[in-house]
Amino acid sequence: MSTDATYFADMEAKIPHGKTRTRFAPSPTGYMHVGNLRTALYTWLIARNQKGTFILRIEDTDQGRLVEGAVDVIYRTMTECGLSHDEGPDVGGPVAPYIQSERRDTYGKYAHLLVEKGCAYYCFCEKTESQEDSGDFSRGEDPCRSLTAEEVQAKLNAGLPYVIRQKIPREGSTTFHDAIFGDITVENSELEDQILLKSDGLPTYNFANVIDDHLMGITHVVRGSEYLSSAPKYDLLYRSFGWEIPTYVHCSPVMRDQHNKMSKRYGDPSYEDLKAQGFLTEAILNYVALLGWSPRGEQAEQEIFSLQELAEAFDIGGISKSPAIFDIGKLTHFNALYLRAMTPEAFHAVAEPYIRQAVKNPALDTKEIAALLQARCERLTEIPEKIGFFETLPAYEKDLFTNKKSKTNDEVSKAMLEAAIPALESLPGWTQDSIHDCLIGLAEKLAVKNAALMWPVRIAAAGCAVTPGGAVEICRILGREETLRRLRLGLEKL
RNA sequence: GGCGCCAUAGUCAAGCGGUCCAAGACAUCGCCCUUUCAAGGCGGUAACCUGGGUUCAAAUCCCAGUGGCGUCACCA
Repeated sequence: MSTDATYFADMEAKIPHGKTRTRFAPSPTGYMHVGNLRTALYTWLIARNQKGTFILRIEDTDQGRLVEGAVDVIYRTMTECGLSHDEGPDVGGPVAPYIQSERRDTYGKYAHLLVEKGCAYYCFCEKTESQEDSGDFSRGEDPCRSLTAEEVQAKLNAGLPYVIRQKIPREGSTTFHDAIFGDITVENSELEDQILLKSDGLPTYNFANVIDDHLMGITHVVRGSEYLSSAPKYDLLYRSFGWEIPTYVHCSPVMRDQHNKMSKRYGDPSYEDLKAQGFLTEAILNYVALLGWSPRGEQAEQEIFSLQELAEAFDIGGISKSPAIFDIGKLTHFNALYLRAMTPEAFHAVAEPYIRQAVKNPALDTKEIAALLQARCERLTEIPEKIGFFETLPAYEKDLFTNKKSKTNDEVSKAMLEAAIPALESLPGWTQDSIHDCLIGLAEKLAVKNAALMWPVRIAAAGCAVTPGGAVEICRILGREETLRRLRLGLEKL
């Protein structure tokens, strides 16, 4: 026992004190869903806001659920999002290791310490169905709860498998405090003697979390509200050890609709899915931050926040209690805003691969196409379909030439194209201004509205009703030769 | 079902007893501008779950009902 006493003393001695310390503690199941991302973000934000330390811890105590490569997904997502951690499996730190499967001995020692303190007990029962159904089994009715030390020793000597259960007081109630929900009181009789150490010697999440959060000096425990009903048991555990209780921050879930949480099962997008759908990381983070949190005071109206601005503005008091439904439409709007706010160079850089998906002809300048796209694109993935016409003229019906607002029909369009073709043929230069002046001048000469001329030209040049940019831009980018070829083809239809 | 939590427009939400016949944003609808669609500008429709209290005064506090969510694993 004396060696254990020094062990515990050593562990306690390592715990950093004073600064805010938060941790994101995912289990490696291979999927960073939006709710997870938001929890990670809020956790990071609390640490950064208070100039504290952000820790990444991997919770892999369930041997059956490990997913190959899942940890990499977590690292990659965190890095891409700029949610840098100060301590973690890959960077180490004063309270290493940061992977729970590597801390196995620690949990065992603390579980046995709790047994010594009389706050936990060995349980040799094999759960039967009737016991499960009765519900009494683990609520103070477990026969193993009252085994004598001798009986326990005998069973241990016999090599019987066991778990260690928390011994919940039978009487009274437990009140814990949550930063979002306030004080919550639960009757102890409602709490079960939960398993702390499984028969494989590994801790349950509920136990490992408390041990690690304490040993790592975590000041703010941020997690999903599904843990709210377990929180009183955590409090009891902290008290049994005589440890200081951290600030709980239980966040309500991100929902796919009124009834269901976002989940992989229903095909709801993960962070990586959203990226693949053409959303920018910054827009995703900004939107997700506001899904369940809103700024206070003079920033109450602000919606666009950089990660840095979020870190400065974030406060726990602004986190909302009720679940929030994920609205891809609003995310799309945020994405459009971010896309437009980029410099033309930056936009071109992200858009180019999408442009090249549809436009392979090297004569077509991706910079010019990107410039047209920037103000009329909400998601990068919609780019190819918007600009396919630059590469090949789509097959189109001649009724596209009819537009009531522009006052065009077949006859008018025919006349317009007949006039435009020679004018463009003889145009000295081929620039935005020269084409513009040429066509506007022509409309004036023909005494028609600009639209009456522009509409047929654009339709013939693009072959589709909706285009990024107007007739002039399209002609310019296509080049004179291709433009004229297309206008003649259009004329043939009429 | 027990226990716990939550409840402002279709959605995200401000509101912490009077300044609320309730802000802002997305979506939606209409108008303007325009070389089409879009973008941009302007404007409209749309909410305090219900019922009781407390109070001079309630979206805001209390209680009940209803609804929703969570939880009741050797999963996290």
